Amino acid sequence: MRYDPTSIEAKWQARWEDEGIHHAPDDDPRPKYYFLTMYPYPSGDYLHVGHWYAMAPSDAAARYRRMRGFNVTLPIGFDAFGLPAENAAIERGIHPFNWTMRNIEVIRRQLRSMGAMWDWAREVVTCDPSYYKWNQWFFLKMYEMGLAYRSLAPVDWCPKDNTTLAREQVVGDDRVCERCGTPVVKKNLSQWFLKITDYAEELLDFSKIEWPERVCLLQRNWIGRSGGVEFSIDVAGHSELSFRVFTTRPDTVYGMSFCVLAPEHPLVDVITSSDRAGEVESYRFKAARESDIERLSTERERDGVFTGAYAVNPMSGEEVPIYVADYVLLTYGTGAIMGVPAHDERDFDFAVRYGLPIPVVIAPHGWDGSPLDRAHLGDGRMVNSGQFDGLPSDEGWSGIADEMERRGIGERKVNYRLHDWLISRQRYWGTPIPIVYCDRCGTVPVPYEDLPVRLPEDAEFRPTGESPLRYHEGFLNVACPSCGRAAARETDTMDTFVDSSWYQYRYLDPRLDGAPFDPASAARWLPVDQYTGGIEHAVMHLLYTRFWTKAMRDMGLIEFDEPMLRLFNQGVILGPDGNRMSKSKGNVVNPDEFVAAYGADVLRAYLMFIGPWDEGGPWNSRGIEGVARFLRRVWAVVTGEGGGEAGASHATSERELEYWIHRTVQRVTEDIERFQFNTAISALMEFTNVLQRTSGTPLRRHPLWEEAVESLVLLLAPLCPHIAEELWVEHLHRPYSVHTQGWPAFDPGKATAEQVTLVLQVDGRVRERVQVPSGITDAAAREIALESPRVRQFLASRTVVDVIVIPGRLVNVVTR
RNA sequence: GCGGGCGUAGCCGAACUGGUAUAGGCGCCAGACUUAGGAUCUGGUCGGCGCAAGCCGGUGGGGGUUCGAGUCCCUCCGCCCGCACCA
Repeated sequence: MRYDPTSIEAKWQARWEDEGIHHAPDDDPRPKYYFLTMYPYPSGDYLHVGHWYAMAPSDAAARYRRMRGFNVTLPIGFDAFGLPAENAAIERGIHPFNWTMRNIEVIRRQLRSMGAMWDWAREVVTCDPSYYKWNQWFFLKMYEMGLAYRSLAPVDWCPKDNTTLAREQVVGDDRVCERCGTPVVKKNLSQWFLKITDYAEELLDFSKIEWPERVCLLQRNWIGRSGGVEFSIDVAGHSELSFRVFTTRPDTVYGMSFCVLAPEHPLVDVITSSDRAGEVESYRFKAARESDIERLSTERERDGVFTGAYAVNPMSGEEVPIYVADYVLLTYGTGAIMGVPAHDERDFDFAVRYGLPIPVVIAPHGWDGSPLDRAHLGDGRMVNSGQFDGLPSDEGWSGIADEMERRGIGERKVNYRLHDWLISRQRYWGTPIPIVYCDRCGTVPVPYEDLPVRLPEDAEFRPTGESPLRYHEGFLNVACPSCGRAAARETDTMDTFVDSSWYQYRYLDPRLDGAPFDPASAARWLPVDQYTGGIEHAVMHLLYTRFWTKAMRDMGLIEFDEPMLRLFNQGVILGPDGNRMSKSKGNVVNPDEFVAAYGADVLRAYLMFIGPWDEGGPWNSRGIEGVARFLRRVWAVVTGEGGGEAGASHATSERELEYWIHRTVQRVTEDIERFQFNTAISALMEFTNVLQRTSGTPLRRHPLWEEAVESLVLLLAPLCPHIAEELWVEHLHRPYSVHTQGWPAFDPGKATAEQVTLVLQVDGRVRERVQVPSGITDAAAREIALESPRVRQFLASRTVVDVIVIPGRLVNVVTR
């Protein structure tokens, strides 16, 4: 009987599902293991091989854990809200719910065809009211805690479609609307924010999680902590006017030769002198437009305009001009800076351009007092700094900070690049924000008992892309929960990253009605032991879910601080042309055709075999044939059909067969532990080749042979679950199921070959290789080397000065 | 510009802490078997010289440390990915 993947895969998938062997019960006595892989976003109507590339090895790792004796859950669900569904509705007149559920149906079938151990009982679909109700619940909790607030903020706005755009709807380097190609502008709107900045400091602490250093670094940079001093600067001639600046270099304050306000800074209107008003106004207009067109060039000239006003240096009393320039951002620090050209490159360029003085206050090492030709960022001693002269700059730093604090003009402060999380989307297909606006009571949260605030089903999708919620009378008009009078609902919905911030909690019991999750089962299952997914989520999703967990902890719902203990980022599978797969490029590879041609096991193994999991690479369908051959060979070896000829690499003794068994168990175990599936499969290929070549020898009838094929099937089980089950049950006649068996153990002693190759070198060059017993002593190895005729030949007229012995591997005889 | 990663055969890749470079697979070449096969099996496959044993060279280029470097250090080249005026 030949290996026929199609029939055996369907058969076992049906049986596994009937018997529910992939559901991990809460009350199982084994230690728990929560394996989470990022849930798919059904933005298209099927999964491509890139999804399989992420999921199949995750499944293999989860199955391996289960064979190691853990009660493993591998849940799955759908990140079902988001723009593509809404666009489909606008373009094709299909309701987003129907469009999404239709895609999910197709994807569910694909996920089943993978033969993964999905714990379907835990499935979550985020666009279901039973899910998004809890987004609203969390929002209200955060509102009560002061973590959710409303504020005026600029959003991207398409002037042609007359609507706001989400970040992902703004495309291209020139920032145009993805629908109509019109350049996007900023517009100020009242928006809801979550106060992630409250957790900025804690989010910088990665000590409780084992995440890739790269991800931690990305998050660290994204949070962008910088410590400095914020202080007040008075406007000369206006005793009542002052502004605040932030600096990380208070030690350079005596070197200030100008100040800069951001173009949007509110003080600009107040201080600009009448003769400068025209120029300042046109600069601000230009800046407003330019800041919205992405600033492409790094070589961009740093320009600005003088306001006509002067600032007083609080330390030296000196008066310096105040400029407006767009290299200062309103959104960072205080929106105003002190300009210290001698010690800041940007300020240096600006000063050179406008002929401003460049006073040196930190003397570079070996400085001769002449003007600097570029900003000096070093740590010399302070000069021209009044009482601080002569101090090393780090002492000057704290000295000046102390002095400012003592005089009450400034204080030490930490700034973050991280902004609060803007969750408002002017969209239909998302979670409605549970807020009501009442003329009399103001902003009123929807009472918990009225949740969920449901999306109306009879929404009318306009070709302009405006949210149907804004025009839906039935949704919009509501009685104020507080006073009962006519009031209006918030029509914004939540960012879909809200959904994915806590989905791993909802997986515990997606049907639970009274709470987002049961604290007892959370205590049992969480945090997630292993998370897998793409690096593209390093600073959005992975930061938000950490924030959410910390907020939940502060709500008293859980007692841990981090959502996922370990993280692995797999690489990206590109199209055959080397580009990212996309429908518009026509390079999307559908796994279904390969499942039909070769079976899921072959596709799974091939995806794991092509290279290191974290590297990805272009899809290439040529090599899949080799993996198909491998599984056919496994089939032949285990079923006893088609024995090979005795060749060069076959086990010739019991001891050798035993060695191959233990060595392979060791290699596969260690490789799967490290997610090195490609080498695990290589090891299984080698083992299979050895067994095939041994099958024509008398060892075929030795009891060890049974152990060998049994080990092969067990080691293969996590990677290729169907063929392993078929061989285990139908050909080895072992009890169902191979997937509930224990993982084979190896004996390190037996995993060592009886004979090893000892390399003999003279002066680092290989001269001879000899077979020696593996436990050979260093003294014996040394003796073998020195007595080897080949070695002696090369030692002829030389003096041996040293002999280096690497136990059981190498002897290097050093001469000269 | 700053930060991070990578560069090994015709191709994908292996080589844990410096110790046989190129395992495994694809492709290619030769052979066996076969009525046929989406086949299967065996052998070969880094380059140069040599009938051969073997010698020499070789992990993007150059230099260094070391008995010994794909691996460590310096430098240059090339590719990829983040951040991009964050005061």
